[in-house]
Amino acid sequence: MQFKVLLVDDEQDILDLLKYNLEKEGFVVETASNGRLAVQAFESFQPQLILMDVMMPEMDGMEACREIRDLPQGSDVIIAFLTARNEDYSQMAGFESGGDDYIAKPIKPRILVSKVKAWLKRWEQKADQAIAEVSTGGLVIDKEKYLVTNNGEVFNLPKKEFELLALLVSAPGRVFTREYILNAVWGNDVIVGDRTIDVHIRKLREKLGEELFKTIKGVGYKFEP
Amino acid sequence: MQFKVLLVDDEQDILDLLKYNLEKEGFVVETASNGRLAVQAFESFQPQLILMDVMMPEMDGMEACREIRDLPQGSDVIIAFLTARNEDYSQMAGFESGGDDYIAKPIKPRILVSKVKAWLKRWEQKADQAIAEVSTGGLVIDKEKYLVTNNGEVFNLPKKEFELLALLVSAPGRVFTREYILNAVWGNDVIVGDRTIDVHIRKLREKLGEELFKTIKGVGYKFEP
DNA sequence: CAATTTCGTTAATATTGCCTTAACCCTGAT
DNA sequence: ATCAGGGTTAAGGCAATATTAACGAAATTG
Repeated sequence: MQFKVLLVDDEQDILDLLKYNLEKEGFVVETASNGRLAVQAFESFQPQLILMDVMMPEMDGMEACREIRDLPQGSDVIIAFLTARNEDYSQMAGFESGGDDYIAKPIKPRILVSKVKAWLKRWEQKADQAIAEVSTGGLVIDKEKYLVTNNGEVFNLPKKEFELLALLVSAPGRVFTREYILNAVWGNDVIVGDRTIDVHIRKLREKLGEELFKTIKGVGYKFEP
Repeated sequence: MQFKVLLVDDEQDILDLLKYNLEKEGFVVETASNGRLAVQAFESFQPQLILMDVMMPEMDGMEACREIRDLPQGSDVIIAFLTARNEDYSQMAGFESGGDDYIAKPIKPRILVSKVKAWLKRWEQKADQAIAEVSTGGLVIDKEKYLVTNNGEVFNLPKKEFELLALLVSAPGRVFTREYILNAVWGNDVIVGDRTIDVHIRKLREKLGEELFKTIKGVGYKFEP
């Protein structure tokens, strides 16, 4: 798969530098010099990742981010901001405008490349990340806040329990095999016994309700509201 | 939220043109034809943004700007001037009278709309910051003076502690991973050990209260009032 | 510009609490 | 009844985090 990166900055030097380094790594790169052009370029180029300066003439990065997010295809792309270090966080950490991450200037090519790779890896696993909040029948899972709310009651689940829950809830009614769960939550290289899953299921049932998690003997588990 | 824009110009054609374009974008628009009327309209209409010609009969833009700024509700509104291009900026740049920005004539609708959006975004941020001080339950962060007030007690936090605090508080309840915190506060090229974050968290907890900063083992930290 | 204080980081050690497992129990199917 | 698959419990290991102290660097002071 070829990954497409859109660079947006008003300084041609920076565009050249970043483009050179990313193309050397095999990425497909296009550039834009302001927010308005970025929105246009996004529509035609359809990149997986946008790397954008915050401060630009014509239309700044945050505004461009918002506009792109409003487009029908704009919810999947990863948008990262270039920022001067130590900038005002409440302003720059533009979560509100839909930014995913940022990278601090001055940018070192090596670090840039490794970050871009990380971002694109994340894009590949979008299924997990895309939905920050899932809610099914009184149960709300907020991946950002790491909180689970069940009929108003708030739970602070440990990591593995949380991930297991998130997996099961991601497709209510669907049965997940033990093997699948191990791959998804623990990873294919970690070896743990079968009882481990049981124990985690037990804790979820204890905290959120016995009836929510059904066992399909010989197959696996499923979540049902 | 509905944004209100007050247009002030002595030419009816221009008012009509701008009004049409802004209303098309969903803004609520009122108009005034001179500075005196503008001040009156401001008091009753309470817009977030005033777009005003500098040269007008009866009372010019700069004078109107000054009067509005002197009103009790006049400090929050954003005031932008319409100016003829090639005008003497040092003279016109009515920043001294409290103007925030300007836009050059002739005005292209597209540019106008994007500028207005940018201004209103800025206004939102101002509002956010004001709310942030209140909503964090007794915790006030003054980014200019690097001061933090917690339930009346004033702290003078060192830079790194302050920045870490500002980051966490920028999104109460949100979990920030260690990696993210390092990027945001230290920059991606600085290499510091993980324990460094712990130590800073500890100092914040010591000074502001143990319970405000929650640890999510294996994930990161979050601030919760 | 030395003296002094404050800051940022690390090293070393302690502590926490999550994860896993082992051992044993339960249930239904053959 | 036996067995297979799953359930339950508690305890220990261990990785992640907390804590403290100490040191060099930076800022502040006289």
